[in-house]
Amino acid sequence: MMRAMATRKYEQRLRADAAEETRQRILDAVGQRLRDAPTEPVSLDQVARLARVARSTIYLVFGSRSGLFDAFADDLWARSGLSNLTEAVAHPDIREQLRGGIAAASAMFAAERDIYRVLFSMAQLDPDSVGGAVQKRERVRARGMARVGRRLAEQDILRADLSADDAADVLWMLTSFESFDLLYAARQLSLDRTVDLIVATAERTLYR
Amino acid sequence: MMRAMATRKYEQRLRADAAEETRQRILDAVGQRLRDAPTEPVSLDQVARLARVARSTIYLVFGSRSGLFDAFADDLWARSGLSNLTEAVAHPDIREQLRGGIAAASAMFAAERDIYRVLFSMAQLDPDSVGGAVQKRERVRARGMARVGRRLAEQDILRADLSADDAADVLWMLTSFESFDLLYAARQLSLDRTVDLIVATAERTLYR
DNA sequence: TTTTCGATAGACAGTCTGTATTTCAAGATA
DNA sequence: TATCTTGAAATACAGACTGTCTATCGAAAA
Repeated sequence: MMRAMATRKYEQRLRADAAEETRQRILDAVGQRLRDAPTEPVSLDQVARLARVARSTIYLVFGSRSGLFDAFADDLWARSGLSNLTEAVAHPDIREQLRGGIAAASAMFAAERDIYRVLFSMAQLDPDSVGGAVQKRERVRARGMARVGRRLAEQDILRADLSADDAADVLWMLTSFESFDLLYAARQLSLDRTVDLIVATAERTLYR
Repeated sequence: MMRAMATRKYEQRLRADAAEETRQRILDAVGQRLRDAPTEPVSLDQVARLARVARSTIYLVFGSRSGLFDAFADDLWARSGLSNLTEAVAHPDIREQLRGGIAAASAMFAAERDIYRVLFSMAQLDPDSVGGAVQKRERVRARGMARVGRRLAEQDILRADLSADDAADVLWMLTSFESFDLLYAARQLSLDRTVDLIVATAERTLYR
């Protein structure tokens, strides 16, 4: 019974707002669930109950489980101080840029350590399970480290026996969440101490 | 109908051998499965089929899923060059010990990178899921790094502004599987290059 | 009043895990 | 040879979770 009906235009201000709020409530529920028991697998049923939403709504809004985690990771990054990081990286002095970048990233990780831990581990185990959000961020980081390496070489800060690529490799390792976590969580160092050690390691290894 | 029956003694040579072989076949199946598709979750059903064994047999032999992975991790470590590592660490010169240890561990990781990746990620996500084998190994590593840090301090190799504990922290970070993997897998460096970079980073950061 | 659409509710097939329980078959013993 | 022992198979079952789909509600927009 197809009928050619002139479809009305819909502005849907209030409804779109409500939808956005639902979406955010689900993302918050994921965070809450992850914070409560980082070590236990997250079931969409739990998330739905926490967000006071039907499980089917999650599929409706995010399409899939991985879509949900993808959106969650993006949201987390945006909220937890991505701006601090980009600000730090804007510093004119490349040495300060490196120091500040490591400090900003570490503070960001520290604020939600358990959650980042889960996200990165999930991404390692199965990249698709977080939908690519982690890889996307890591690609940005890779470009950033290449840039820093180049700058250090250009400005003759780098040791003579190191190329810009070498520097990028070392920085890639040292500025990872993993390096942060090995000191901050596994070794229980304070945030400041963690940052100091990573920065010191980078500078002594790379600077002439 | 309890009957006090004199229980016979059983030598069971052949049968015990067969059991040991079954056990090993299951462990091999885990490895094979992991190598085939490191990114997909491992179901005991798949493992059982690969080992040509009933799924219930896995529970019979290993008690639980985590018991299986625990045994697998132990077995893997024992096979994949743990001896090389302990040999390297026996060198009289502490500097050679560090170099050799990093080289041996890296070679070990490289030989079965995908499997170690899964094991470490699983352990991060939920320590119980691998039954403690990873933690056990990591505790050994922690003691090792503390020892190296102490030696370096005693022999006055360490920079003046670093304590033995500081050195242990840095070494903990640099000798981790994660550091290895960030260079070897993520950055696609060769094994030699990976070892060189890690060793160089350690020496430049720690040595006076 | 009538559309439209975000969200609910429920059902369903499929995959996994753990835990029994029963039975088989072959090695060990007398 | 007859009998005991035990590793392993076979099977069943409850419970958790995923992804998909369909029917329906209810409130905002026209």
